[in-house]
Parts: sequence; structure tokens; C-alpha cells
Amino acid sequence: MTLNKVTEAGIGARNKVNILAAAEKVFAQNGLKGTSVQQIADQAGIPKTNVLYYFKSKQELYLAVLKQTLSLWNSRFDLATAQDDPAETLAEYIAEKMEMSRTHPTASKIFALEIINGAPNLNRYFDEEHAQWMRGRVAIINAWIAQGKMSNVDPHYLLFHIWSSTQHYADFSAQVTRLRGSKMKKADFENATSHLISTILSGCGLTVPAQYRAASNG
Amino acid sequence: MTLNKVTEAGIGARNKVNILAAAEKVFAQNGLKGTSVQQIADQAGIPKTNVLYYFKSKQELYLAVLKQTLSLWNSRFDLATAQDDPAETLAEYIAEKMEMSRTHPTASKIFALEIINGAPNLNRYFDEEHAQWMRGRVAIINAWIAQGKMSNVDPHYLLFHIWSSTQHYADFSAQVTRLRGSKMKKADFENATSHLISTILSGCGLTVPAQYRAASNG
DNA sequence: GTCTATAGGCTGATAGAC
DNA sequence: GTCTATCAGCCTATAGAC
Repeated sequence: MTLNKVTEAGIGARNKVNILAAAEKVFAQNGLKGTSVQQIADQAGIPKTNVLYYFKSKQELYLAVLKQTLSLWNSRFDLATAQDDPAETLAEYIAEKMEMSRTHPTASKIFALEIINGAPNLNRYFDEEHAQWMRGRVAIINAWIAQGKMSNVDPHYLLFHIWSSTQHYADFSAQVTRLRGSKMKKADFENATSHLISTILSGCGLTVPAQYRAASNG
Repeated sequence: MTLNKVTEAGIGARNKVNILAAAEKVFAQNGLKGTSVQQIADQAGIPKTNVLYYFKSKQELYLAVLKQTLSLWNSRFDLATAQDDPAETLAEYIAEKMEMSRTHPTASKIFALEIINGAPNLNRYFDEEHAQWMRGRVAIINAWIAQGKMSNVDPHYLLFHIWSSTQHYADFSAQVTRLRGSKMKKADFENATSHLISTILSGCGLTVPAQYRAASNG
């Protein structure tokens, strides 16, 4: 009985994971409305009814994918304080965001599609966790400015700047690849990361920490 | 007869413009697959059949909207030369892009959705006009670097940086509005533009031209 | 837990009256 | 040029056999 339950839970868990992975891939191309349950089933290699057995509706599955996406957003910047070094903290945050774009591009795309659509499924998230996170980061950046650690930049525009320039390499990968002539490899991401850290920190009147300096710059 | 033709052409032209405007608005929310002809008709205030009378298919209407979008992309940067001043040229380009995000956010969103979808309808554009434009701009930036007018940054990453950070204010307006607590007004766009010009030019080792300096900075 | 069958609705697109 | 009526096909979701 217990063994049976465990086995069932094992099968169910594996199937859910499989469906979630397939759904993430397909939702990242055409969003909630533009994606059919049939497409997700085909991607997962199972009949359509099985998808709706594990998730009551397309909407519920989408929300599960979206929630999974948000759980990846965690960063060391979440725990930063006014005592930390802004150059170190911001450089690390930019590097983390670029690593996310490289390793989880579909998660970034799903988030982008949801926001372009007007973020109808993120009302709670925006008004609660996200707004709170924002207030906390803004306060820390303002504290750094007050301490004379960095120049007087609007924290909101700084954070939007970091998000947009890093997520671009995930969301707009089709354009980036076409215009560069080849897919971004790990080394290309490292160069792009160095460019962004160098530029954004420079805009804040900060010096790039040694470990984030591009190798080619000596 | 001639009068009749002119009148008909007038009606047809007006209806096409009306449908294109409605389609742009709706496509900008859910993309090609996620949008129905019925939605476009409702937005335009006409029956569905009338939409398909002026545009043979949803796909054809979408391509018309996309083409209209691309025609807005023109910039003074298109005509820049190696003799121009990089600080002036880049500052103006960033300002132009931000003004586009402010005045034509739906156009930016349609482009974003198309690229996130893998840009299936932009193959020609990417491989021809866009790639040619890119090669030309990269050559000019490299010439500026060779002349010692600016620091040695990768032109590709610089252009991606400008596009992403400016288009963000159109594509992610839902998030920007929620986290700021209010919609971006013209003055907010001017502040964001100053932030971006100051940061990106600083990253290129350039001084911000007087007319692009923020008023509050003295 | 997995499948077939099917309901009921919306889709893109067309035919033909006016 | 505008409309109603309609088609075949796909959609989400469910019922029920196995």
C-alpha cells in the first residue's frame, strides 16, 4: 500500500515534470493563447488527454509553468545590504542574469510574453513579492548613493537597464543569432557579460572588480 | 466613372487603415497565432468578413502590419559616417529609440513577439536589409574606434545594448508601470533617456553632448 | 493511469444575397 | 462594398471503457 503510493507518486511526479518541460518549451514560442494542448502533448510525446489528466486545464498548466519560472528569479542580490560593495554586488547580479539568459532562455521568454500581454496572470506577484523586492533594492541603492559609494542614478532606471540588457540575449536570441551570423556560445556570453558590467558600472561611477574584468583587456 | 473609382479607392484606403490600426493593437498583445480575426474585427468595429474582404487571410494582414512596423525603424543613424561624432550620433540614436518606445509601443511589441516566436516571418528582412544595415553600422563604429574617438567596445554588443534598454520601455511597459507605481509620462521618458545616454556613452569612453545632459545635473 | 470517443464551441475562410 | 449563412477543421475539456 505504502509502496504502491510511492510508486504512483513517482509516476505522477515524473509525468508532471515531463509535461511541465514540454509546456515551457511550447509556451515560450507563442504564449498562453497561441499554444494548444495538442502541441504540448506532441512535444511531451503523450496523448492530449494525459496532459489534461495531470493538469485540469491549459490555464492551470500555464500557471504552473509561470510559477516554476518565477522560482528561478532568485539571486544573491536579494540578500544584499547597504554595507555591501555596490561594484561587487551589481557586477555579480549582471553576471547571474546573463547566466540565466544562457541556461534558461525559455523561462525568460515566457516571462516576456506574459508581460507583453499585459501581465494578466502576474497581478498578485507584481503587487506583492516583486514590488516588495523592488522597494528593498531601491532602498539599498539609494543608501549606497547617500554613502557616496556610487554616483546619483535613479535606482528604477538602473534595475530596468540591467534586466533589459541581460534578458535580451534570451528573448531576442533569434535576432542576435541572425545578425551575428552564429549562435552565442559560452565564450560569447562571457564577452557580452563583460561589456555589460563594464558599461553599467561605468555609468554608476564604479570600477569593475578584478574578477569581472575581461581577460582580453589585460 | 473616374469619380466613382476615386471614391471607391478612398473608402478602401480608409478601411484598410482602420483595419491595420486595429490589427496592430490586437496582434501586439498575443501575436499572430494568439489573435483571431474576430478580435481584430471587433476592435475595428466591423464584421469579420469585411476584414477578410480587404486582406485575403490573417497571415496576409499580419505581414502588412509587420511591414508597416519595420518602416518605422528608420533613423538618422542609418546615414551616419565615420566622419561623424560618435557621442552626438549615439546619443541621438538612443533618444530616437526611446521616443519610438514612447510613441509607438505597439509596433515595438509586435516586433518583439515576432522575434520571440523565432522570427519566422523575418527571414528575408534579417538576411537582407537588416544584416546589411548591421554591417554598415559595425564598420562605422569600428572606424570610430580605430580613429581613437571612442573606446574599444564590440559594436554588436553595443547595438544590442541600445536596442534592448530602449525597447524595454515599450515591450515591458506593464512591468515598468506596476513597479514604478504610475505610468511613464513624457518627463519620465526624458529622465530614462538621460540615464541611458549617460551610461552607454560612459561605457564607450564618451562625454555626453550638452543638449543630451539631464537638466537636474546642472 | 491511459486511452478512445465525443461534446460543444470557436477558428479561418468562402458563397452568395443585397 | 457589406452583410448573413455556412463550411470544414481545430480547439478545450469531459465521459467512460480498459
